[in-house]
Amino acid sequence: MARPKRTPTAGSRERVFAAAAAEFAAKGYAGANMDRIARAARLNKAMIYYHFKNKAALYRAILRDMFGAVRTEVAAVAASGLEPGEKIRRYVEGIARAAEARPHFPPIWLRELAEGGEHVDAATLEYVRDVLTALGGIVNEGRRRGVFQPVNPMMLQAGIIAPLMFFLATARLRQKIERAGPSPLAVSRDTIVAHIQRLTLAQLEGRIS
Amino acid sequence: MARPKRTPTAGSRERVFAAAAAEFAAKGYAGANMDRIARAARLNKAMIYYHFKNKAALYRAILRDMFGAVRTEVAAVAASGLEPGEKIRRYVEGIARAAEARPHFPPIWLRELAEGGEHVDAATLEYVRDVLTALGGIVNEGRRRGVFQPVNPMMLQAGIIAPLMFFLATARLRQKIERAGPSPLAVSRDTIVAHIQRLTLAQLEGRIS
DNA sequence: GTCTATAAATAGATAGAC
DNA sequence: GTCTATCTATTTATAGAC
Repeated sequence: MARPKRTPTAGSRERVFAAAAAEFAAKGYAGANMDRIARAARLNKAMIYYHFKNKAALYRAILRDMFGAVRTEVAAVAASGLEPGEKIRRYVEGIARAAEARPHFPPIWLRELAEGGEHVDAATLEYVRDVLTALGGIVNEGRRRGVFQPVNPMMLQAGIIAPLMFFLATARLRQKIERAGPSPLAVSRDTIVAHIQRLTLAQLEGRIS
Repeated sequence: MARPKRTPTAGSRERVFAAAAAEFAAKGYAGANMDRIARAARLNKAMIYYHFKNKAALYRAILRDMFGAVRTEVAAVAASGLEPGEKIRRYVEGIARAAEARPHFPPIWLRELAEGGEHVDAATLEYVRDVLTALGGIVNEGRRRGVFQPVNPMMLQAGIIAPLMFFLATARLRQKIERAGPSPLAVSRDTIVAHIQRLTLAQLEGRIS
């Protein structure tokens, strides 16, 4: 990430990055194989180590790109002059957009949750906290204006990203379940985002308990 | 997992099972190491292969135990004579209980979601479908009685397990984030379960959109 | 049932030519 | 920048003794 495109390099760094993201998403950190990454990038292992110090550094670069993108989306929403309810809607939409621009995003995030952020370095952790802080700011703004109830930002965030990652990551699995027997459960991307937006606002507007 | 306890075996199979569950939870399928599993079980690798055909079979046994437990909990709820709203509450509670009885459950489930059920065999898939079918049955019962709105069971299920696994799996990570800076976000187990119960019922009772 | 020893394959990482 | 060749460590799995 961040570097002039197609100069002498002919984009080999970008190819490594993309191939690695797909590999880490499919196999997890420990299960990812440097040789497979090289082949998928139409290069060889040595080229990976030319661009990245080692496996861990390569993975960290991918994590940083993911959470950096989320932070960027969210920061734009927080800085906008929109009313709090609309900010919440765009907050959800922004996370969905950052995730959809990166097919590896939902699987990697789910795996990272599973291992308690094992590979999350300080810089990435900062991004994560910024996102949570921005959400907290929107909630506080809504409270001051009397349109939101007090809600724990962590609960809210869990209610947003958990179902979102679930849906985006399981498109394939859901098809597998459907094929195995009768359970018509296809749900479109827009339906999901709209649903999560409504669910989040219902909490903030005190329509839940 | 099904088998007479402490006969000649002195529970070595159970020790392998437990150690493997912890290892798969921490490292994922590909990252799990048979030698580490053996050491954690205070045995050697050969004993793993005495009890289980290979790594894949060992993992499958753990998956089956997990989803079998969920199915058992859920089936009891569905068969009870309780009113639909209470069934939904106990459905959520039952899944939480099955997960809490197995510390490896949330991480493994999240990872399995991440890779689209790569290691889910036909028998386990059957359990998963049974759980979803049971939920659909409760929803239909509520609709017939006029207390529930029509809701896609997959959406409902996602809204339950995704946040639940998120919270149960990230207790450690959330602490890490808190330590790194100010964001008071500790949430208790009961708060989470109650929250998810209310959220689910709010959807079914049409209080969302 | 439980162990040691080891086969056979695969992994991450680097040296050095071009 | 890109490659081949290779070192070294690790890993799944099995053979065979007790």
